[in-house]
Amino acid sequence: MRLAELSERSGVSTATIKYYLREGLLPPGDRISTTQADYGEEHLRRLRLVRALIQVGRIPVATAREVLSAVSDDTLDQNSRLGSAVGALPHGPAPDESDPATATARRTAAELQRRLGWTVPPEYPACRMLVASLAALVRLGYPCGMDRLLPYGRLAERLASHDLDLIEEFEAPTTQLEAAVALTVLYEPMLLSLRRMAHAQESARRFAPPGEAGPGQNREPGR
Amino acid sequence: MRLAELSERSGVSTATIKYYLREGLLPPGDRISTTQADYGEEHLRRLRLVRALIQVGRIPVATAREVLSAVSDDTLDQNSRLGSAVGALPHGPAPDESDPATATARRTAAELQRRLGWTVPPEYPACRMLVASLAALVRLGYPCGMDRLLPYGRLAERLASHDLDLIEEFEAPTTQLEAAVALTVLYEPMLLSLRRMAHAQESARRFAPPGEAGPGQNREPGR
DNA sequence: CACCTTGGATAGCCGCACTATCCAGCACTT
DNA sequence: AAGTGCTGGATAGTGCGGCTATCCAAGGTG
Repeated sequence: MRLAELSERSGVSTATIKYYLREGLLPPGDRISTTQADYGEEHLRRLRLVRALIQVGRIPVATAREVLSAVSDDTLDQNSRLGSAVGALPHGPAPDESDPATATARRTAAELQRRLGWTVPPEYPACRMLVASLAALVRLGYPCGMDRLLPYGRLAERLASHDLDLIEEFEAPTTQLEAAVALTVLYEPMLLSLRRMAHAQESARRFAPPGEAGPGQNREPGR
Repeated sequence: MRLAELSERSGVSTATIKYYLREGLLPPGDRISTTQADYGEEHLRRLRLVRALIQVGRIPVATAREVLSAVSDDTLDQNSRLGSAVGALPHGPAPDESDPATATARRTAAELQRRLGWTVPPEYPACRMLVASLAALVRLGYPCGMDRLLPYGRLAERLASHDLDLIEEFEAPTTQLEAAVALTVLYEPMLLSLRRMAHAQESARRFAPPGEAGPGQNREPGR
C-alpha cells in the first residue's frame, strides 16, 4: 500500500509517518520507483505499536527507536535483547547523589531487595528509578518503612509472574519480545489507572455519606 | 529567609523559584520592603513538594498548580478537594471515539468494574485513562480478557486499601490531602519500578542459565 | 557614600513532536 | 501526448513546556 493508505488505515497523518520514517522508527517501504514506495501489513502493525508506545506509553520518540531497535537486534540473544529494550525505557532523573536522602533511599532499596530475595543490580535503570522515588518521599518526610514497601514489592512480584505467564504464550522470539515491551509499557498506564480508580472507590466507601452512590466528583479532564 | 537561602536549602536555582512564584506554584513571600521578601519553612516544604511532583512524578507545571490549588481550596469539603486534586492529574490522551477498539475497551472496562464491584463513573479521568490503555492493547491485537484484568484489579484494590490506611494516619485535613496527593503521585513511579524489577528478577529466574546470578544486563541509563 | 544584593519583569533558549512548504518524478485520464 | 494531480523526499518552521539570562531600580551593608 502507499503512504496515503497507510496513513488512513492507521489514523496517523502522512507528515507524521514521514517523520517516523526519518527518525528510524519505521523501516522504509519497498521502493517501487524513484518516487514511490510500497508498505505492507507489517508496516501497519509496527506503526500502531509505535503510536501506542508514544501516545499511551508516553515514551519519547528517540527512546522508542532505541527500544524497537533492541527488539530486532539479531546480534544478541533473546535475553539480552529484552534487557536492552527494557533498559532503554525512560526511568526518570538520576538520583541526586549530593542529597543525603538518596543515601537513605539506597539503603532502604537494598534492604527491601534483601527481604524480597531479589538480586537486581543497583545500576539497573528500574533500580535507580526506585531509589529516586524513595529519595523524594524521604525528602518530603513521608515514612516509607519496610512495612509499607514490602506489600508493594510482593504485589509487584505477583504482577510480574502474571505478566510473564502471558508473554510465554507467544511463540516466535521477536513476537515474544514485542509482546514483552508492549505489555511492560502499555500495562503501566492501565495499572496506574486501576490504582487510582481503586483509590476513588475505596475512599468513597470509607468517607462518603451513606446516601451517595459512587466516588467523589472531579474536575474536567485536562487533555 | 531570603530567596537565595531558599534556593540553597532546596537545591533549586533562584531563577526557577522565581518562575514557580510567577506560575503560582509557590505563594509569594512576606514582603519586608519593596525589594525584599521573607520565606519561611512552609515555603521550603512546599517547594520540595513541587519539585517532587514535577521531577519525580513527571507532572506538568500547570497541572501541579491546579492540583495544589485544589488541595488548599477551602470553599470545598475534604472529599471534593481530594476529588478535584486527583482529577486534575494528567491522565493521558482522551480515547479516540472514532476507533472501534475504543468501544470494545469501554465494554471491557464496564465489565471489569461490574466483576470487581466498582462504581467509578466513566467520565472519571482515571476511568478514561483505563479505556485509552485498553483500546491501545485491543488495537495491537493483544488479548486483555477478564482473566488478565481481574488479577490486576484485585491487586489494585489491595494497593488502594493499603494506601488509604497510610493516609488516614495523618490528622490535619490539609496535611492529609497533601499526603494523599504525594502518595498517589510519588508511589506511582515506585510501583512501576518495582514491577519492572520484578520482571527482571522473574525473567532471570525462568530463563537464565543456571550458572548466572542476577537478571540480564542492560544498556546505559538514558538520564 | 560606594557597592553589592534582592526581587520583579521581560525576553530568550532549548528540546521535542510535529507540521507546512517545496519540489521533481511518475501515473492515470482524456 | 499533454495535462493534472498525487507520491515520496528534503528542509524549514511552529507551538509548547520548562526553564534561564539579562536588565533594572530600590534597598541594605561596610
